[in-house]
Amino acid sequence: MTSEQKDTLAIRISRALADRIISGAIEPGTRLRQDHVAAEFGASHVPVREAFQRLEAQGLAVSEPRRGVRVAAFDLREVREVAEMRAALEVLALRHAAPHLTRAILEQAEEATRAGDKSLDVRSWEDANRRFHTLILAPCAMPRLLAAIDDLHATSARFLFAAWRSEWEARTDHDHRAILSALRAGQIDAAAATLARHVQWIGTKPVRTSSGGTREAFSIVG
Amino acid sequence: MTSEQKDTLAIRISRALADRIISGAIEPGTRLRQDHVAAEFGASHVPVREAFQRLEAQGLAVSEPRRGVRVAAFDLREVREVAEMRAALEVLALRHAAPHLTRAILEQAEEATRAGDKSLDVRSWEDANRRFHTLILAPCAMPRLLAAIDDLHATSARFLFAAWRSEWEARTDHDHRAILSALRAGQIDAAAATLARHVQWIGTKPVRTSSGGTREAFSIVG
DNA sequence: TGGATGCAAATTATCTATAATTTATGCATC
DNA sequence: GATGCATAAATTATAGATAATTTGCATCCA
Repeated sequence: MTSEQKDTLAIRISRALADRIISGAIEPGTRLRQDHVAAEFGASHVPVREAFQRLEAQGLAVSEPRRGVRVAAFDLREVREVAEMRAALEVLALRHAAPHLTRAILEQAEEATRAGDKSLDVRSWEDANRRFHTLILAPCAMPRLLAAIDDLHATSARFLFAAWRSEWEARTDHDHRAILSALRAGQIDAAAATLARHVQWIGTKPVRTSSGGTREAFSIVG
Repeated sequence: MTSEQKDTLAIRISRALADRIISGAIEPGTRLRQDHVAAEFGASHVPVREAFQRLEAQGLAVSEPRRGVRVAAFDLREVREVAEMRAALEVLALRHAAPHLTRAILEQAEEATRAGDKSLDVRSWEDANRRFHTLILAPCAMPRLLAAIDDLHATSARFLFAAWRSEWEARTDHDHRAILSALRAGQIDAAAATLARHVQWIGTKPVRTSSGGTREAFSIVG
């Protein structure tokens, strides 16, 4: 029982690599050499190549024909691009999900928000954050839309982990709560507007640390 | 000089298959058997598998592990989903492209519209239509956004070709012209609103043929 | 007789191993 | 110091082996 034997090797390898890329364990620009990866996973290079294709489709890797594949670099411009795409698509998803949101789902989303506020590290905050967004959007029942949002979320998460390497200060997520209360009150437009602003903030505002200095990092609360 | 020797075999195969799927030459649900495709292209099955991965990422094929890959089926619900995603993303692209639109670009877009109006078959209409959208959106210079729109456009085109198999009647594209004149007048909001409505129409309205009967097809003017 | 169950064969996908191009690198030479 | 050839490394493609799934057929039970 390695890990979900039903999945194909390529899928498992791509998941493992995606996790490393997102968490920042592999630096942007690093070459992914198929032989090395193949050796590490005890496989041959064919499933590795297929894993690379998947990563490229997710925007986590870029490949130049005959010159190999590298971990995708991402600058602030791309982060902003992804943030705007997320805002547009998440608003669309929310509008379709809203009619199907139950009191139980909103309660779970509130619980996810509380979990995020109590998080002591970036990783668990990101888990809770993702859970929140997934909970309120999934009921739209638009699989392609949700898959697209998921890929964009991965890139946002890369930026998040890169900016907050080790330090992390707990915070209270006012946006999430505002979205939830708007939804409870049936104010879809208000909820959508807050969600859009919330997500678009990513990568826009320089942020101050408790020590008072301005970090070269940016506000990330998506 | 076969066809761009610089591209990899997998890429060429995936392009050829994508074209067939979009044009409807291969029916939805058809199994894509790697050995057959490999034999046809005179290649082995490994590049074929990589081509399949690409098609899956574009949403043109679906694969079940260990059970092969089939041409993706698409129902009206997915067409509507794609239309709404396109509307959201194209509006975003247009807002960023607008400041960079030159008189020359708008003239080219007008030319593309004229070409569409004069088209005698679906295929050339779709070519012109795609050219129009690409022209006014590309200046946004957001590569990831443009790539996403392109994939969505492919699914729209599938639906277009499926609905209008052989028959095609010339039409005048009023929406395209309205968008252009709004852009010329600097009315970005109006242009964006028209674009959104224009794209969202896909798959919503039953349409009457000149013979008077109601087709079971739908309005497609995206 | 109709239908379900189980076994065997064939088909198909997946993976490994090997060969052939292509790109990068280092050294010698001009 | 620059150019060109030779060598090395890595990617791309092929062929063969393995494993899983489907299909056809026979058998057994109702």
